Formats: sequence, C-alpha cells, structure tokens
Amino acid sequence: MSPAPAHPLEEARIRVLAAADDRFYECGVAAVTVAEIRDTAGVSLRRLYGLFPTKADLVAAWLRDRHTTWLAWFANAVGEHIRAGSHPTDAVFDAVGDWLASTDFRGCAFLNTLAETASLTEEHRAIIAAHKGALADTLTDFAADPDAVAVLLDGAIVRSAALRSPEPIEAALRAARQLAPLTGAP
Amino acid sequence: MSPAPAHPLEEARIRVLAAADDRFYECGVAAVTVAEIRDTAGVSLRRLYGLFPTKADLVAAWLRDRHTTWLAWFANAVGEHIRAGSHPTDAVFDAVGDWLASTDFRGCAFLNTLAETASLTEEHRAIIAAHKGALADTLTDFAADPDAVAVLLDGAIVRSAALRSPEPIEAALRAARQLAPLTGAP
DNA sequence: GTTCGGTGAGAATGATCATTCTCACCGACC
DNA sequence: GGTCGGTGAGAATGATCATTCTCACCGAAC
Repeated sequence: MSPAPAHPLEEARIRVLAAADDRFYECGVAAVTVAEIRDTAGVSLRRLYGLFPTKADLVAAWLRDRHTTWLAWFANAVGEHIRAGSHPTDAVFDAVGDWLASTDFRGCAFLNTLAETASLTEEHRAIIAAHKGALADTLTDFAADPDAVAVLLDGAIVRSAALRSPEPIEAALRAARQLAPLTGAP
Repeated sequence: MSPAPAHPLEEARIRVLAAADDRFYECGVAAVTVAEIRDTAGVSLRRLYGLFPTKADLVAAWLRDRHTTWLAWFANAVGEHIRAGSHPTDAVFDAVGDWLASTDFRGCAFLNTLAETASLTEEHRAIIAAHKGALADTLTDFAADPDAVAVLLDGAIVRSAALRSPEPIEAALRAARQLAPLTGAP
C-alpha cells in the first residue's frame, strides 16, 4: 500500500527514527540506551551507527523528524475540528486537548529534551527554538495574536504534564476566548 | 545577623542545599554528580551521604527547599511591583519578566526536573505537581482566573527558555490584560 | 596518657553506557 | 567452486558515576 522503500538503508532509517520517537518521547533521551533503540528498531548496532554516527546525531535527526511530524499532525487536527464546526481559535485548543488526554501524553518532546541539559548540543537547541517559533507561525492563520496563543498552548501542555491532568487546557481556552478575535475570520 | 546554626550538621545541610540549588538548576539533575555537589558545598562525601542517603533524597530535599524559596521570592517580587505602582495582575508578569531576563535564567527548575524522567521518583513528581498547584493558588490574590494566569506564566517561562528570549512574557501580559479583571481589586 | 566514637580524604566497587572491534557468514561476481 | 565486500551478533573497551569502604586522625572522657 505504501510506496516501496528506495533502499534497505532507507527502510532501516525509518525504523530507527520510529523507534527513537517511541522510546525518546516516552522515557526521555538520557534514559534510553542506544541498545534499546537497536532492539526496538530491529537493526544491528553496526547499521545504526552507520546511519547515525553518534547518539547526538540520532537525537538531532529525531527532533527534526518530530518537528515535521508534529506540526503536520497539529495542522491536520485543527483542520478537522474546524470542519466539525469549531471556531478557528477554539479548534486549536480542541486539537491540543485531544493530545493532552491521550494515555501516552508525556508533555512536549522539545521542551523535555531541552530540559535534559546534560548532553544537549547547540544544534539541538536550534531545532527546539525553531520548532517553538514555527508553532507560533502556524497559529497566524487561527488567531489575531499568535504569540499569545502559543504561550497559552505551551503553558497548558507543561502544566498538564506537571499536574497530570488535562484540565489546564480549559483554563487556556477560557483565556483565549477573551482575546481579540481574528479579524476577517468566518 | 542570621540566627546561629543550631548544629554543624545543620550548617552542612544548608551548604549542601545551596550547592544543590546552584548546580542542579544550572546543569540539570542528571548532569551533576554527587562529587560535584560535595566540592561545591565543601563537605565530605561521608557527611553528604549521612545527610541525604541517596541522590534521589537530595533531589527531593532540593525540590522542597526550592518550592518554598521560589514562592517566597515570587510573592515578595510581586509585592514590590505593586508597591511601585503596578496593577496586581501586571505585577505578576513584571516579577516573572525580571526573572526571565536575568542571565542565569534556565527555565523552571520543576518542569526541567520533571522532564528528566530517567530517575524521577513518585515523590519527586508529587512535589512538582504540588508546586504547580501552589503557584495557581498564590495567584488567587492577583487574578480573577488564577488557573488561566498560571498557564500564561508557565507558558511564558518555557517559551522564553526555548526561544532564548524574554519576549514571550510580553505576549503573556498582553493576553492577561484582556482577561476579566479581579473584582474588588484596587 | 590512653581509648574511642566520629570524621575527612579519597580509594575501591559495581553498574551502566556509548562506541568500537572481532569473527563468522552470505550473496554477488569471477 | 572460490573470493570478497559488506553484514549481523554480540563481545570488548573505556568512561563515568553512585555508593561503600579503609585508614589515619582528632578531640573528649577517663
């Protein structure tokens, strides 16, 4: 059904990145060993190191991959809520609210990784900053003050992780509804 | 000026907690070794382990200590801004804005520690949740919707750390000013 | 003066990793 | 059939820790 992978190498790369996303997000970068990624991906250590010469390289590739994937998921989820009748600003919070309520929610992967200062490279920091910038950019289509909505979203995400409850998204939505509306929106 | 320490033991405990706060906040819990805490505090490993049987115990004591210290600093800083003429809600953002702009700002210690899932105990998680709950409680005096303001504050803190700019606090303040005002406040 | 509980300094222990290396194997080409 | 580049499996290497242990020392009590 899916297009055949160009190379066995490409296929291994995809499996490794999927394993990295699974393990790194659930347990944090520092807590996951390269051996665990190898086992989850079902590739040999040799191939893993051939694809990503160091663990830091793998982390960077994972962050880049998740940056793309998460924003795509987000745009799609917001679109679905809008199509289901939500006001654009509300839809943004509905989408994130769905995520917060999912059982495998573990906070924002980028903020979590940023907090693991131990082995973070400058490249990692740049990817994380770019992701948070891109989130605000995405919101330009849905809110009059995208930076303010981004603050509400990230605040709800981290407080939800800390308090272990999806409740903060409701406080965030209450606040968002009092913000100046998007001019010219339907 | 300060009351004389009851015991040399008590004095050592204070120095260890100060060292822990200095190192853990700057570098993250996982990146700081027990030996580094010993050197910074100037106590022997033996005494350190006598005071805190495991590193996890030290982390828990540090979190509890910082919980008290940070909230006291926050209440005081907000009070100063109010005395200087700020509106109560504004004062909350002024206080956090000062912190974000300081050179040693490294995000929220509690959220950072939460992200280091590796060796986090249930006790740690409980202290972190309690801290975030207490922050919202503190805001009851300064805002009509303390949970919404807490979301704005935490969002500004993490986005400021990720983007490496104190700018998000301004977006948060813009949003806060559009929130329903505190009824009965001066 | 001697003895003893407690102490500092720092070495020893035992884990846990990231990364590299070894070796036996396989399929492609001659 | 034989050779060879590349591969999987997993052992070896070298660090880095948290935690414990050793030993020599000091001041107090007798």
